[in-house]
Amino acid sequence: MGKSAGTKRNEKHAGLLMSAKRVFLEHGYANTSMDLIAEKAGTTKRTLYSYFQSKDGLFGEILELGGDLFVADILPLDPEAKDLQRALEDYLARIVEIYCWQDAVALQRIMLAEQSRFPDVSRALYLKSMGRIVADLTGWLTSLQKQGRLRSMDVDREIKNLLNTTTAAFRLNTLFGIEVPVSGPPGPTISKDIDREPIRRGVEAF
Amino acid sequence: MGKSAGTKRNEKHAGLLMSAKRVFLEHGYANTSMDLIAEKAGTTKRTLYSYFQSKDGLFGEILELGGDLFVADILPLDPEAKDLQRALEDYLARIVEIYCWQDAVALQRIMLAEQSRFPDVSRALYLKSMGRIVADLTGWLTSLQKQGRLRSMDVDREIKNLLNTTTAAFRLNTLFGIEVPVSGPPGPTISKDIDREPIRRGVEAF
DNA sequence: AGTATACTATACCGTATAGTATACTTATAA
DNA sequence: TTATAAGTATACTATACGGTATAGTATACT
Repeated sequence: MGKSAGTKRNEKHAGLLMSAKRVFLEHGYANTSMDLIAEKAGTTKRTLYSYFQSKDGLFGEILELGGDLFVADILPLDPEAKDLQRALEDYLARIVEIYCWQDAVALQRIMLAEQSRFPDVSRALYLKSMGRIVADLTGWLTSLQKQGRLRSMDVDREIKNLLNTTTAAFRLNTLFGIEVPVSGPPGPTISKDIDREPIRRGVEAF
Repeated sequence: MGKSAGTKRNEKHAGLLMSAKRVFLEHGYANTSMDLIAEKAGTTKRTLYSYFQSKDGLFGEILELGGDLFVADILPLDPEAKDLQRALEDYLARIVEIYCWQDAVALQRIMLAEQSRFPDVSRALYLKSMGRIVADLTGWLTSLQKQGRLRSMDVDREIKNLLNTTTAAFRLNTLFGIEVPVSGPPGPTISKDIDREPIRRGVEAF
């Protein structure tokens, strides 16, 4: 018994998306032709156009899907953690690591490049990941405050400052191709390659 | 008596460069045609090709020239300044302001976008501006140390940390089109629009 | 078997664009 | 004045690409 037509189509759709994503991230928008995508996907342009309305449409789907790349692999913050500094440091190191993954860097670059073509998507994706992080931290910190384990503070302001002082520099450097600490594909473990010193520093000052 | 043929040609060369730069920064590499550049420069494509070998060559010249955009407008640090914190704060605010100028943002975006086409230029330009800033600060701080006005410290390390905690977040946000504090063209004065709080914070912690 | 659906292969259309060729015009300078 | 160099206008070549059309093939359900 085969799968229903719907799932089969969805699977192929997802497969084409993944394949196209690789090509786009590698070559950029303008230097990626529909012919090339079709070839790399082992299919033909005609079939491609039966799954996607246009090049812009295909690219848009990839961008939207890209948002999950950032938020899906964030590790949770434990409100019962004993070593609070360490927990926060781990969380931030993971964020940095995710932002430094090759695909994430390529996606951010291409987003910046095609910002004029897809003005909303770029901002939306940026705010999506940032919103998730801020929500995580807000929840964690307020929970700690309720437990009486954290001094009172302007949580929102402090979170913003913490992120700016710990993660922004890493992200900027990797975008420009300087000191990419993590070059491999997404993996489940926290890499030892990231220099945690600036993160620790920011956490301590926090 | 006219100018010598050499200078005249150099002037036209520079003029064409400036004109082409505006078009590239506005439309990006792929969406800028040589016809459009020629039209905007008030000349013809044939003349354009007598000054530049190819589109890539023209674009490369613009990128290399772009490095000066960053370093030319940096304001000096006064080793005799009375209020050291204020002097440092002013210096950093100026850096941030420069990086947030429209042209600078557009240039950084296009550099990131065409990183695959010009792999060296992006890194080189990034390091050029960064090197100038680090040199400025190193000179200033060591001068202060000689005057006995500054505690001893690992200057290099502290500079890196200072820049990371004060300027990186501004640059990242402006690249993504979030909270652009300065939108006007390059001007001689420090804009009041930049939120100096994070800079002041970093300077104070320094 | 038969029918519908999806896929392949390939050709094609219109348009855009990098770069060239050619003929004509203008400015410079001996 | 006139010769040389540079610039203009415009057409042209070659190519690439987005998107479509068509004709034939494989697969799956009835």
